[in-house]
Amino acid sequence: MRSTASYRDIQDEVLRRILSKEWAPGTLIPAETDLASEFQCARATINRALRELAEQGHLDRKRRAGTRVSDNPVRHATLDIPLIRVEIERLGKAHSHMVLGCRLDAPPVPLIARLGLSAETKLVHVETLHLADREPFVYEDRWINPLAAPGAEKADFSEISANEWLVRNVPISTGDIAFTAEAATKKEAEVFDCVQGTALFIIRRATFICKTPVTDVRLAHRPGHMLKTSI
Amino acid sequence: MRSTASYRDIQDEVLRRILSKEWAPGTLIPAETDLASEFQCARATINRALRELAEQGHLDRKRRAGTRVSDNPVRHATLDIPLIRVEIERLGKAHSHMVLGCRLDAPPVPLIARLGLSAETKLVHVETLHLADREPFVYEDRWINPLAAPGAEKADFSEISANEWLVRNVPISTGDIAFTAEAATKKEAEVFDCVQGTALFIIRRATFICKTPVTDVRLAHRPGHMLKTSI
DNA sequence: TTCCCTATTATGTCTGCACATATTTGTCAA
DNA sequence: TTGACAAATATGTGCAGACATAATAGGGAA
Repeated sequence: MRSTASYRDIQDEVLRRILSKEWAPGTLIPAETDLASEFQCARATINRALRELAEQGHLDRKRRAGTRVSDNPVRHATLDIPLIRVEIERLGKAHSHMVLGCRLDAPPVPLIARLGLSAETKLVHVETLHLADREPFVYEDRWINPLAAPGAEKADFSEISANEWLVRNVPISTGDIAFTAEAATKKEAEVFDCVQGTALFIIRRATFICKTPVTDVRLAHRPGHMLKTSI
Repeated sequence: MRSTASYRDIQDEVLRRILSKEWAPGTLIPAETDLASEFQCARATINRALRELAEQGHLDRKRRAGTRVSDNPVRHATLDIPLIRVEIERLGKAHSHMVLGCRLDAPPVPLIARLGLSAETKLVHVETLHLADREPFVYEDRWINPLAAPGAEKADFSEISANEWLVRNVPISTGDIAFTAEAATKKEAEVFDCVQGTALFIIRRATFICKTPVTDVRLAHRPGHMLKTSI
């Protein structure tokens, strides 16, 4: 039995007041010291509770100006971006993969622009099909910069997929991710055994070490695939 | 000039050791008390640094067992889910919307199942087209449970969009989000002035208060739309 | 050997205090 | 009226110490 409130209790109570509009959007809420005396706890406890609620987007905090209830409660969804192998295994299926192509090549112009490469740089172009229980799951079209990922030219991506090789061998600092829908190309239609033009869920990711481009990948998922999360 | 290290400095240094493989994946790292004496700071400071790195997925922490470097560095991407109006305004465009349909109706069977409704419950069915600078942007197909969102039957969604009305009037506790690609239906093809079957980026969201379903929405984005974030 | 209990230990949380820092607000001078 | 400067103030961060809690490791009993 606790006599004092924990930071979680305080979060719950503050959230209740926000949701019940007792503290309306835009309202200035009491200062940490006041809440500390209300809840009979240390200011540090209040601070942790409010700090986390601010990270979650429920509150806006500014020094000296105080803490306000968010006007536009921006919802944050956090997505796990696991290895493709792990993603498939989580579905309870067996993962395998096959390399459909792997060679050093000049990247297409849009990619040069997106990664900020010089025109002559050649990249390793790997195309991999990931299978879940022998069914095509994701078609991975990847370009790797051998200058940022030494060993990529000689790596055997049929043993370990390019996806996994990179995670294990290259520390990644930043990256951009984009989600979209695109029509299946001729190649993708063959791979997934669907008609050309079928709507496919696409994830495109570019990753960098500092500002040096490491890899750019386009993941075309099998028709009907859904990426799920909860808030 | 600081004589002692701040929790951010410690995070940077720990992250450096992880990325440089000085502390390899799976390795047990020194205990908080040891790190505190190494960095000449209080244990609370180390605790905060490591706790946040664990939240970001770089470390796995367990009481008594200690702190390990994550084996599978699961990347977490956080997506902002703003109001559609705010999303459009962020693009520097003017938002407007038009209600294409709004009436009390029996939901389709898959929806009944997904929300866990009884068979007779009728929901408010609102279809809204959101425009960015007068161009169709998102087609919103929404079902609202009037029992959980009182006032939804009488609300005028042409003044304030259903999306915004719900955020302002109903506190939401939990929800599921799914991203996928689907072929444009006949109606969507008309709205977006594209051929039927065009690949559209779809967001589907179901939200609940405790376990009571509040609303289910399907957002069909204009052809070519990308949802972007960074890690 | 196997099972159960207990001691140990690393992390989790809280307290009370102190000082740092960003902003606002008020005051005074030009 | 306007601008610059100083005081006030709410949050941000840090410290040392304490107790709570979960999980492991070790030892003893069946």
